[in-house]
Amino acid sequence: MTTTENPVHGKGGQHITPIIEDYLKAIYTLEQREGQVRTVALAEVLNVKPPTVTAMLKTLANFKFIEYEPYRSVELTEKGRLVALEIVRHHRLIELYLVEALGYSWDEVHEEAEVLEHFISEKLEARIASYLGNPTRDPHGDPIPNLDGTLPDSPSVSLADFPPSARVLRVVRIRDQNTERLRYLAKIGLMPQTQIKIVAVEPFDGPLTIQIGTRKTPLDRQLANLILVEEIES
Amino acid sequence: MTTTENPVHGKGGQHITPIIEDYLKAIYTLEQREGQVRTVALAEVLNVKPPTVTAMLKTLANFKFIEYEPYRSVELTEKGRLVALEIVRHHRLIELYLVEALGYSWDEVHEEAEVLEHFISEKLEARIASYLGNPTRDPHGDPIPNLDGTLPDSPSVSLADFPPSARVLRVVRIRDQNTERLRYLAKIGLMPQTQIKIVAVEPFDGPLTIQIGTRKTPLDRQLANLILVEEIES
DNA sequence: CATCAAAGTTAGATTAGTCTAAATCAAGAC
DNA sequence: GTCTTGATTTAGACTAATCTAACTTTGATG
Repeated sequence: MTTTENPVHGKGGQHITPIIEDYLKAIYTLEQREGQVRTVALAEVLNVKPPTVTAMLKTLANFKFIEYEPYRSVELTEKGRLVALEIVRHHRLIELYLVEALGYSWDEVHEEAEVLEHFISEKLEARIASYLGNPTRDPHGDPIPNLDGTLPDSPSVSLADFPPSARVLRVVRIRDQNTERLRYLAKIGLMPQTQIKIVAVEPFDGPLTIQIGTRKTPLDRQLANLILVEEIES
Repeated sequence: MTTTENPVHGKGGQHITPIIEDYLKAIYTLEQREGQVRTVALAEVLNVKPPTVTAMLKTLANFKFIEYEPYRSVELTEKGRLVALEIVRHHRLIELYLVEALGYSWDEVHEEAEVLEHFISEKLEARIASYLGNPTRDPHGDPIPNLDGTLPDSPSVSLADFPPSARVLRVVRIRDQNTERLRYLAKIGLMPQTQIKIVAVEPFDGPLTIQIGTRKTPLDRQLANLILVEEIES
């Protein structure tokens, strides 16, 4: 065996595993949510210990999926971002498909998609997207990345940031994957596309009161933060 | 670290991996097809070297999935058979689902199912089965194992074993996963449920001539061997 | 600007699954 | 009955992903 490097893959990385995909997705998500990617944060998200993350960061850097300066920073390269977005696309397409074609409720889809996202072929991805009419949103209102790695634009004003007014708001997205909370929201009728009004806002970051249809409901401020809305054009 | 064994899993086996599932499925298939399971045969089917098989056989024996006598024999236990059949069930349900719900053709489904069979949840399996009306056959006519590990009965007379006669035969199953040959069979219109007659049989294991609808086609004897038929009751 | 706690990395070990090379066994041929 | 050949197993090494324990770096605090 000579020491000649494989010209295609370069040293280190042989092929992309589901675990590598998980790391890239987690890095992508943290970049979006926190603006930075820290080792402990990654370790928590991925349910591993920090040294495991460090080891994998080196692998990812060898693949040229990230730029990595030890003790300093982690940043996805274009190449890494594309892989992450492909997995996110799979995830969200699968979630929507399970709801539309197989009668899943929106609180059931996350776990299933979390696994299958790594294993559907390009062909199955295409058939699912086509069956769904090339959608841009999953059941939680999360944008589905396009094939080329671009994202459909996505309003991002939190319900918690609106002052009460007579204006009607449309729920566009719910940034939560927790089964219990999603079930609760479905029960009170608060889902993407639902139209609501803000009736009152308690001071000192207290709960909101919102109106869904004709019914008024109090809504925890933390939860309101995860609900993205837009004003309805008239 | 004490040497106390885990009372649940026993020594050796921690949890069932997709690779373990592949070995069990391969052992099951060889038991059916050849009556015995040989190390080299397993190695060929699974695309690994014989020593790798030997190593895994020990693991499977620790799990109590097989009875294993070195140099002698390999046999699935009831426990191992149930796991194998569950994976076969997944495989065949997925194949049928891809055809029925997503417009796959029967020569495209095998590869996709080969991967996904390891990753669908019980819930998804149930939804798919229910969507399909709890079917007993996949697109190739292969029987879909029941949840309890029993198999729907399945006629097993090969087309090659019938003498020519005026009798009408129904194709029930095609024991082949090869894309090219399946495409060919679909092109000449020979699929499960197709009704045919045997017009002639060349001697010395020569080709058959069969009639599909009004058209007569020659059919290679090897291929005829893989096609299972039953006589139509009148 | 020296200190120190938290964050991050290094070192070294473990497990699952794989390999090659070498040894051993089984079963038919003589 | 012995031999030989092909099948099988053993021995030992490798890779990916993980861990714990120990060390290093960073950056905020006084």
